[in-house]
Amino acid sequence: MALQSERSLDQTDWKILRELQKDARLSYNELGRRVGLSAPATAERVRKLEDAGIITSYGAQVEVTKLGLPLLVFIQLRCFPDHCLFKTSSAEKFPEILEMYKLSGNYCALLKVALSSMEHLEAFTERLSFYGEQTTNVVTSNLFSQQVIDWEKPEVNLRPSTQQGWDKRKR
Amino acid sequence: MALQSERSLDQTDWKILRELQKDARLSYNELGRRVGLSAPATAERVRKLEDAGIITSYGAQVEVTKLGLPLLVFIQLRCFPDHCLFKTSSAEKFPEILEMYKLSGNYCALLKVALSSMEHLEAFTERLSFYGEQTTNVVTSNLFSQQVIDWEKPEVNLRPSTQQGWDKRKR
DNA sequence: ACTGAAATGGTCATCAT
DNA sequence: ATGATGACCATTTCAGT
Repeated sequence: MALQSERSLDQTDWKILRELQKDARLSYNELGRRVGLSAPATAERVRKLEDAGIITSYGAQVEVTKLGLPLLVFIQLRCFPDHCLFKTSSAEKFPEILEMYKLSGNYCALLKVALSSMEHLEAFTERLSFYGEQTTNVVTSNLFSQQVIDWEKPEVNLRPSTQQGWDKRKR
Repeated sequence: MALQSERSLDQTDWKILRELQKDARLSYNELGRRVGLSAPATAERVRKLEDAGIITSYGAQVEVTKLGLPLLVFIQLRCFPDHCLFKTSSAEKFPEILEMYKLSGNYCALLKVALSSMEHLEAFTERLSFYGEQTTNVVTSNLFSQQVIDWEKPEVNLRPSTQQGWDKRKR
């Protein structure tokens, strides 16, 4: 029933998305109060957003620094043709890798990696050297992360092909 | 309540962290069932993890592609000394920027940016050119993201030189 | 989408280890 | 210091409107 397939989101949907991105553990009661809906109606909206694949999951954000991983690095990887990290699907063997992207350009992959120490970094890059050439950059400060997606003109953004740019954001 | 319990995380804490990273909306009842604790005890553990700053927030994960932002790019920025993006604190004016890191190496910053179209990318890089020289790479596929922090051998990975216990503070 | 009732979950005081 | 239990209150869910 959520499949009014290409219905675009209304203001209430966007409010729900904003609130749930900021606090996924809100009760439907409180969430409904904030968006101006009753709890059952709110729950139904959220269920539709989940079914539509717009909300994919709810996750606790953890501070890796406090879990003994004070070092965050980005590694650009140019894979060797015969040992590509993707094709061997060995990424699972590296729990240090938080995110992995395939990129256009000179390097075939970008890795975001959390590490416990310089020794750990050394051991990790050594292990990774089997797969390709690396360029490593250490994060010296994290200016911000996981900004909430919350646009002012969703109806524009939902139809990228037919629009002029969109430069404004809510509030 | 213990102010000085400088203890590190036990297996139950790790189970809680794993479950909450996978589903932040679990009830304490269900979470407690999974980790083998009563609901109040589970709630107390979670509260301590929050107070210790280990769990920083709970967020709904949204699929930016379905919100009209099919283009994900990384931009390396070498700021002009006089117009550094950090010092002018103009990053707020760019809702397209999802994450921003200060990096060691040739480039002073790495931006992760979500965009609605090629035209949008063009307009964005044009606006950003005021701040510094850019190198842009488009993400062609996202191999994985936000891997759950859940080490097989926490006793190894959890001991950097400075293990941080929990500092508790009252709510 | 709202209301109201039944089921479930959260919180607190208390007790036990 | 931490966990369990039970009472009480809040929230979720489902019916009917």
